[in-house]
Amino acid sequence: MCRPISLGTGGAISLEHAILGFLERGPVSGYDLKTRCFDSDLAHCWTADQAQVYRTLDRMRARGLVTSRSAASKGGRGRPDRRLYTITDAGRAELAGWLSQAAAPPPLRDPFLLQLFFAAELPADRVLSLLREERAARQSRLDWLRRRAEAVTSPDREDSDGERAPAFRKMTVAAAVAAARTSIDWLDDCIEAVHAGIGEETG
Amino acid sequence: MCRPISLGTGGAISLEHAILGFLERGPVSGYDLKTRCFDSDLAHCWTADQAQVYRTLDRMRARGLVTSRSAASKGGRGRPDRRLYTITDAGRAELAGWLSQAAAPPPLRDPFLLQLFFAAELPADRVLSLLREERAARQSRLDWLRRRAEAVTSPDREDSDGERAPAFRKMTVAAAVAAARTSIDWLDDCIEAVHAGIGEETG
DNA sequence: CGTAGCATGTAAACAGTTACATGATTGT
DNA sequence: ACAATCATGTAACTGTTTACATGCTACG
Repeated sequence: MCRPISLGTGGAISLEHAILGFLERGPVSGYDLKTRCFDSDLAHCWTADQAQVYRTLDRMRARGLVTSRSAASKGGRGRPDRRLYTITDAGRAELAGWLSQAAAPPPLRDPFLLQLFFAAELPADRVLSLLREERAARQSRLDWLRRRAEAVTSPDREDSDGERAPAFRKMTVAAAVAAARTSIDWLDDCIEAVHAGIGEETG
Repeated sequence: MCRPISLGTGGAISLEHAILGFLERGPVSGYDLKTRCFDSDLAHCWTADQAQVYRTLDRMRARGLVTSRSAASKGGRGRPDRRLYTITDAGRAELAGWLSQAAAPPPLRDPFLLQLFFAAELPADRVLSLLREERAARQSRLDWLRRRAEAVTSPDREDSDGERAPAFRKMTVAAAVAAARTSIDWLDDCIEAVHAGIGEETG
């Protein structure tokens, strides 16, 4: 059996560490964290709500992991002030500690597998529809991931990170691409199997 | 009414539907749901806490999806009474509706990918350790999944479900096995790449 | 016999995380 | 009105801990 992963706070602490990881390269506002970092760079690894980002930043400030200061708006003058968040030494220490120790495996929770698990209640043609819809969804996700892979590979991404950071980021996209491809292949196998009569009543 | 789009942490409504799916074949107690259904049959698709099962059953009873009655313990002698939960017509309707419509894709949230995304902060040998530890964890999960696959394939699983239910359950295990294998292959690629010097300083 | 431990079965309290909606502010 | 930016409010789900009730079993 898979050992029960008992960790109280789940993987949710990851959100704080993701923020610390971005702040490590310089001060960022909450808005930019959400729109630039989470919605684009990190979208294939982790998603975060906007409200969640602000509340987490607040909590981190209270714990001394970051500091904040007001600054003029970026999109030109006149926009409301924003708060720029800066990582502290304590934040850097927290980030380093999290980075260097193995993370707990994520909980297994796949709604589509769950649905398929009980799919015997459905007629075979309905199961086929579900499988095809799921295949289309995963295909479009794969397309999106491939665009992200190109974006990561393009050379106009100077971040003063040297060669190392882009290499690791490419790896994470590669993982997502490989997983998506595998699941599409698996869906093709399922579609074929149901076609071959597995989903039919056996009398 | 039940919104068809993703809720909360990626379809937690799925838990109710999983319970309905098991209840569809006859009354079950909360304890058996947890120990027999979730901890073994469904462990590769979905996990559920024991307290969560009871809370959800209570909520479902309040909504009329299930009824409950007291019954003598299963060991026959002496064991305390348990509550047997039975699916209602409303529950069957809810299950059928959920089964027949496509599910929302789960949110992307992988703590290990997140860690690797920021791994440029670490020395290469530490990254290698992390990759190897993760590989070992996923390998043991793959071993566990293969044992589950054998258990599903063994012929002594008569459930009066005919041929269809076992076929679909095999598919779900196959998906988990394929995903685990893919991620292990990907980790091997990463380990090789870091070995080849990607993780070294380029200065 | 007593009692301590243990397994079964259920339940509630509490804290952490996420999602979605809404509001407030400021300047074009 | 609209967009950028920040903030709050609410609800849901998840997991952990603790508690309770019952009866079996083992040990002295």
